[in-house]
Amino acid sequence: MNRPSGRTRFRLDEVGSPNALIVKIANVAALSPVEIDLLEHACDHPREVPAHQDLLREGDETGSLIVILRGLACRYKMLPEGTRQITEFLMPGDCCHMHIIVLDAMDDTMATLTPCRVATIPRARVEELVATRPVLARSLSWAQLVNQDILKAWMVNLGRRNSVQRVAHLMCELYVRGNAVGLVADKRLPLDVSHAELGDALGLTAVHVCRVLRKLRLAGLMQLRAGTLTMHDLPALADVAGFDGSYLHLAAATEDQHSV
Amino acid sequence: MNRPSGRTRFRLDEVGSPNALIVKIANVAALSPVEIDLLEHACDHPREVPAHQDLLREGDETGSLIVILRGLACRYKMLPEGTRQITEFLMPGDCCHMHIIVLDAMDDTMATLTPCRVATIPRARVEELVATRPVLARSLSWAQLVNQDILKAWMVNLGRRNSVQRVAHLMCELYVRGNAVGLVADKRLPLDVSHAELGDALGLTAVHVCRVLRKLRLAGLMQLRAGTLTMHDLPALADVAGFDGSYLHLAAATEDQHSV
DNA sequence: CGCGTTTTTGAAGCCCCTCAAGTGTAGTGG
DNA sequence: CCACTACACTTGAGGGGCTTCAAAAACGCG
Repeated sequence: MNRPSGRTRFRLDEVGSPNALIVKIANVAALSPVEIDLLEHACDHPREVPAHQDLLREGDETGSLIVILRGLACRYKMLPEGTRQITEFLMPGDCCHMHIIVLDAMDDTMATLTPCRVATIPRARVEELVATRPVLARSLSWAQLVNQDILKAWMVNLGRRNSVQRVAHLMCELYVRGNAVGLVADKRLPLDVSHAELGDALGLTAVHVCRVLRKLRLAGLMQLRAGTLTMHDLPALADVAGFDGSYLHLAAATEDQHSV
Repeated sequence: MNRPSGRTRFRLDEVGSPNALIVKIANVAALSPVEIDLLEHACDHPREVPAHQDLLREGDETGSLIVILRGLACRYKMLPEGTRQITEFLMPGDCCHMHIIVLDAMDDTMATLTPCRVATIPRARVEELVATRPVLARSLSWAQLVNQDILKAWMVNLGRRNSVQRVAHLMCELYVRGNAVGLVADKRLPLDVSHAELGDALGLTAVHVCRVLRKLRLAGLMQLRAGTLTMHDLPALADVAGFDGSYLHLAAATEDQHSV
């Protein structure tokens, strides 16, 4: 009811320039050609970043807005004991939130997991866009709140589900999110993430993640191998996980794409 | 560096009308008398709500902004199995976030834990305030992002800390937050919350929470009894928990108050 | 005082962790 | 092309932390 309406439903492969940020925003808001152009140019001069590289460190003074255009990134916090907790996975179109604009210091670290194409939008430019383009301001705010709902879903996962449900839930989420930005083809999602990284996101050890993945594989629900997630039976997996994707606030239109 | 500067540092008992929302915002932004007056009147006609009552349910269409003026509230999500996860504790001055304005449906349920005084600000009024008063817009945005950092701290708690550290960390957080809104006196914070509720927040059972609390009590660090938390040794407890309160983004000024 | 709820304590069990060794698999240099 | 290395994945055995089940004690409230 409240979502900026009149979505254009771009796909990554349908837009002239495949800018994931535009795809994501266009899926929920009606962007004018002018606004698309503005975003396009704001993401000019992207850079390629190798895997496992910090993009923004905890405690850094906040500055520009960082957008993932290709690849997989994350946010994490380290503990004194040396363990870490991944708090967020970032896919193409996702960006570090508006901490950048409002708060004075980063609370966690942002890093690549795979090689990434990354755009940096200077703070002044973001503030200008937000001030002059209400649709963009609202869209960024929207993205921010969706993110918050994802955090809460992860909390439920960590606090109240066992290991099998946890892994299943995360796989469902990543698959649906990937699908929404056009990354899924033939029930396969590129997902080059190690067991240790999954463990750090799920509050489990790499060893146990491995055992759980085997269980899910043997059950014929899904398979994670060689950097790709193959989703054999999404409904069944969602059932195992207790997954209800409404917290992702995706247009319904994006959900029926997964049927090949 | 980025925080709206020139804070006035109100305390609950120093302001003519003890409005926790104003206290909280005034601690981080320079409010003009006009803006204080606007907030004051926006919170007109608060209502008293009994304990354990839902204020806003998951799936509800979003509407007005709800502010806690007195008492303790929370947000939680239920799972199909009947278990629940508390994702947030709300103290005086805290409010349900801007979901209200931007998203179309609530993602979780907001409920009282103790009897509360609650103000409701109509959506139109919030939008008006945000549009005409940049300081207020920025302050709400700020509150929102601080909230997000708290969520992440909880995720770390759930994912990577054992039961003792978890309980200790939550107690540290609540104590420091309570102190920041002037709820702490003589090292004591009113905290009328059951073991079951703590368990639902920490991903533990009530039984185990009880055991952990005993440990912390016998260690002489803190005591939770009869609805009040007595903090005997905050530095030691913070050390046990690995607690670093910077994620709360409180003015440093609020932190030295606890040394009564 | 009596009742319902919460807290407390005990005993047994399971889930996930830890430690450890073995098996790929990709990249490097001979 | 094949060692060699580094790293991630896999599988097994044993242990510990938290849960579950159960019942008694304490508390709060009419």
